[in-house]
Amino acid sequence: MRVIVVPEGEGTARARVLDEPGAPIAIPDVAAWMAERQRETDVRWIIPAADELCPALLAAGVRLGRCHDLSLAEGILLAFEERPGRPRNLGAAYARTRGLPEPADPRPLIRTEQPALFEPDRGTAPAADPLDAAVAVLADQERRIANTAHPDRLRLLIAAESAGALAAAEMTYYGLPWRVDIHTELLTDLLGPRPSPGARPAKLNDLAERISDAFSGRPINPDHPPSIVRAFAREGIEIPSARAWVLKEVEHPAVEPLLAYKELSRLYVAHGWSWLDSWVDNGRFRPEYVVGGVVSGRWATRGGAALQLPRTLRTAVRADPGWTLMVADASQLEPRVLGALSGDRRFAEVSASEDLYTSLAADAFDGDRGRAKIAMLSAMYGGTSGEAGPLLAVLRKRFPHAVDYVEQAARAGEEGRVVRSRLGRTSPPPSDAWRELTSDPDETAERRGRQAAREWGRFTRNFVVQASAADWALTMLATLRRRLTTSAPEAEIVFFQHDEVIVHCPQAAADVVAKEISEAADQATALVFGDTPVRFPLIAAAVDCYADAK
DNA sequence: CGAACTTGCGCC
DNA sequence: AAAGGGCGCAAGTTCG
Repeated sequence: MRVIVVPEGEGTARARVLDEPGAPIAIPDVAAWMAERQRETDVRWIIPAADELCPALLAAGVRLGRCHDLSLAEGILLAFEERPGRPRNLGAAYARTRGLPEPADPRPLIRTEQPALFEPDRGTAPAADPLDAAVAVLADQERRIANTAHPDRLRLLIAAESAGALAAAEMTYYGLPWRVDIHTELLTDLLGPRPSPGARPAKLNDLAERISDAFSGRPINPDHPPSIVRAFAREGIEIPSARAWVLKEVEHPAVEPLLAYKELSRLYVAHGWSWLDSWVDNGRFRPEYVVGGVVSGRWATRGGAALQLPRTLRTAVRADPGWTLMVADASQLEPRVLGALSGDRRFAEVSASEDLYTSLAADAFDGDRGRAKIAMLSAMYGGTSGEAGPLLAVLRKRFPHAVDYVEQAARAGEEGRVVRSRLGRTSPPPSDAWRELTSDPDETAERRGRQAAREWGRFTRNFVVQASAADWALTMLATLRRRLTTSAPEAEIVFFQHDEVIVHCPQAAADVVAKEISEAADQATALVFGDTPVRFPLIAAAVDCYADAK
């Protein structure tokens, strides 16, 4: 049964059961009503935006089973149709780094707090009634999906994206178990006691002093890269920047304390005491996930840098007493995705192995795993430097279909065309500024134009792999979430990072959860790629501490 | 004075 | 050993 619900504020809403005539239902208490309704029957909820509705439902103890998120669906469809209104992240970042004008703001889709719901670009008059408008938007989306070459794939993508939004809200609600005492102890060990506001930790002060001493006692601000470059220049050492990997190549007494300073300062600034104050409460880290926040379908986060947790801090992530953390990581997801996308049979054979790079090396690189990996990454990222060229040639000779797949995607980007993931997630078209740049016949501009074309080609080359990997991971997450609600209802999905998921569950449920994780991976593979011979191992480790996984 | 930009580094 | 793709965040500096 499909039920469309439009919240109206203060916990009230109006709803309509689709395919059933009758007046709209006035709901005084959304959470109670939805909970009761889905206890009675398997409902697919049609809602304007899960991220706005779910927090209140969760606070009332209600988890939705399935939904169609109209806003997320609209974002996917607009991108598919090459119309404006998508998330703007990549386009904006690309433009910023190249001094190009940024794309226009995303248009409002369906915002319940706005009285006038409307469909951008559609020419239809805004419906006076939000519930009628939502019904019309849904019908319109279904029509647009049906008109595509693979409606089943887009339906799966939208279902997975919507389920992802439910899971994301739940992850924020549950939080990732976080031991403040362990984190604090780590900080004190590495940085010294917490400094008073405005002051720098003792260990950082010591290092700053050692850096200055190494430059003849002249004070250096280690947080200011240009002054570091100048200080080395005074010693007769020319470096292009003060980046860590550049410094590693330099022989000078200041290098060791500088590298140590960078590392510790990063910890202090990004994940120090103030991070703990802001983001951890009651032993839980609660980041806000932004589903659909990355054009490739990966998630982003708002605040807390949840997807960039340094490995050293994983030691602070501990299961509650009597509970366990099931940590599952899809190993080498992206090369496997390329294998499945391209249908390269020989590559599929290589993917049968648990360590894909080792078997790839055995097959084509004289057992040299390192070179096999570089070749693979160069194919997926468009690497050009150093060994990449010859290694890619080896890969191409042995796996022509796999390499051809990414090279066609690169060509599409260079020519300004969009590319799509397996399920239909679509890359943004290049900006008008890009088109101008790449079509400028002027001699001097031509070089820049070619460079811009190559850069966009690298983006689309990577997009087909990264976005299809996100298709798989999201489908796996959605599948896992559904499975756990029946087989291990106490289990909580508490973390999801591109190709990795963490479930926090009672120890007694660990075996069931492990089995569901592995089956969710198989099911996702079948849903997304059909009967591909490529294997996608997703193995869960039951640990007490996140740092002990892998 | 704040906004915008640059630099650098954490994760996948 | 570094470099190719995608992000978020914070510090320092410059711009308006």
